[in-house]
Amino acid sequence: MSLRHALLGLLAQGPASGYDLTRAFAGDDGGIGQYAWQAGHSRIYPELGKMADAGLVVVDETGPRGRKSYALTDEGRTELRRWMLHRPERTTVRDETVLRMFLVQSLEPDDARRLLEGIAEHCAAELAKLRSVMDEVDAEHDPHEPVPFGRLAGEYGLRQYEAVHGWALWSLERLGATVPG
Amino acid sequence: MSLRHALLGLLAQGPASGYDLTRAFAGDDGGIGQYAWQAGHSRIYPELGKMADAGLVVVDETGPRGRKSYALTDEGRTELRRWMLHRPERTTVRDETVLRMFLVQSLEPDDARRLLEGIAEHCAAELAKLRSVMDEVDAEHDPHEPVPFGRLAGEYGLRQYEAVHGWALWSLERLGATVPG
DNA sequence: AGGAACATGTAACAAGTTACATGATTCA
DNA sequence: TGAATCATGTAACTTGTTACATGTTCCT
Repeated sequence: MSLRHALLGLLAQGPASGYDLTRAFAGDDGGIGQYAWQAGHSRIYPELGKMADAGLVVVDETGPRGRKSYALTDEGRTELRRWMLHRPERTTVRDETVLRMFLVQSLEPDDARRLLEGIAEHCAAELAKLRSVMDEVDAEHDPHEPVPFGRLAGEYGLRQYEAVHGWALWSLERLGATVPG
Repeated sequence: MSLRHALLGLLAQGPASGYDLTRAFAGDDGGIGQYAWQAGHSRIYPELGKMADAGLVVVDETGPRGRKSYALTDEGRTELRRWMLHRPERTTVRDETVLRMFLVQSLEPDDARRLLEGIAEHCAAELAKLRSVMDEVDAEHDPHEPVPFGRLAGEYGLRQYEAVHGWALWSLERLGATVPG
C-alpha cells in the first residue's frame, strides 16, 4: 500500500488537492513518478477518499470547481513516520530499466554493445540536464536555511545517473574484451 | 507486460521450467527479484502458458513430477530483442526504497538522520557482501571467456549500493548543517 | 515410512492503467 | 465565445499477491 504512503509524504509538505498530487506524480521533471512510484488520478482520488475515511487526512478547504484540499492529520503523520522508519525485509521493486540491465547478456554482443552505448549516452544527457537544475537550486538557496524539498531526491537522481553511466562504460569494456577488433 | 520479457530474457540463457524461473525471481541473492522485477509462481505458470500459445516459447522437454521445460523459439528471441533495443519514452517504475528517499524530507530532522544512518549502514553491509561474491566470480573466471551471466547485473548492484551509500552520507551532511551541535 | 523439496495449478483479492464521462473557471 | 486548464469521478481491464489445493520424487 505504498501509494497511500507516497500521498502522506507529499501532504506532509502542505495541503494539496487530488489534482495537485496527480501532477506531482505525472511530471517528467525528475519527480516521484519518474524514479519512485507512478500513479494516475483514477487511483489517487479513491485513495484520498479511503484515507479520509481512515482519519489519516481531512478536507481542510474547498475551492472553485469542486476542488478539495486535503491536509494531514496527526494520525496521518504518525502513520507516515511509522512507515518511513520501519524497514521491511522485502520491499516492492518493479523497474523496467533495471530489468533491461539484467538481461543485457541475453543479447548478442553487437546488440548488447548498441544498447549499452545508448544507455551511456542517455545517462550523460540526463545527468547534464539534472546537474544544471540542481546547480540552480543550490545557487538560489541560502545555506543557513533547511535544504529545499526535493534537493535530496535530486542528488539521488544525480548519483543514480552517474552510477548507471559508469556501469554502462564498465560493461562495454568487459564485453569488448571478448570480441577483439 | 514486462514479466513476459523477463521470462524471455531468462529463457535466453537456456531452457527452464516454471519452477526454475520462479526460483530465479524469488532469490534474496541479488537476483532479478531483488532489484528489477518480482513475480510469484502463480503469475509465471499462466504467463508461460500464454507465451506458448503465442508461439514465443515451446515445451522442449517433460520431466518427472509433471515438469515442463520451456525453450525460446525464434519468434521469442526476436520479440526479446525488439523489446530490449526499443527504448520506450516512459517505463514502469515502482520502488519502495527510492520512495522512502524521496520522502526523507517529510520527516523531522532527527528522524531523517536516523533513517539516513540506517540506509548508510545497510548499504555498507550489502556492498561488502556483494563485493565478496563478485570477487569470487572474477577469480574463478577465465578472462578470455565471455563475461559470466549475471556479472554485469552484479556490477550494477555494486555501483547502485555505492551510489546510495554516498548519497546517504551527503544527505546527512546537508541535513546536519541546519541543526548545529 | 516420512519429511523436504520438486512441481504445477486455480481462486480471491489488491493495486494500477486506460478509457469514459462530466463540468467549472480562466484567459485571450 | 471558445480553447486551455482546472478538477473530480467511475468502469473495464490488466497485472500482481496471497491463499488454497494437489500430487510426485528423492533422500534418510
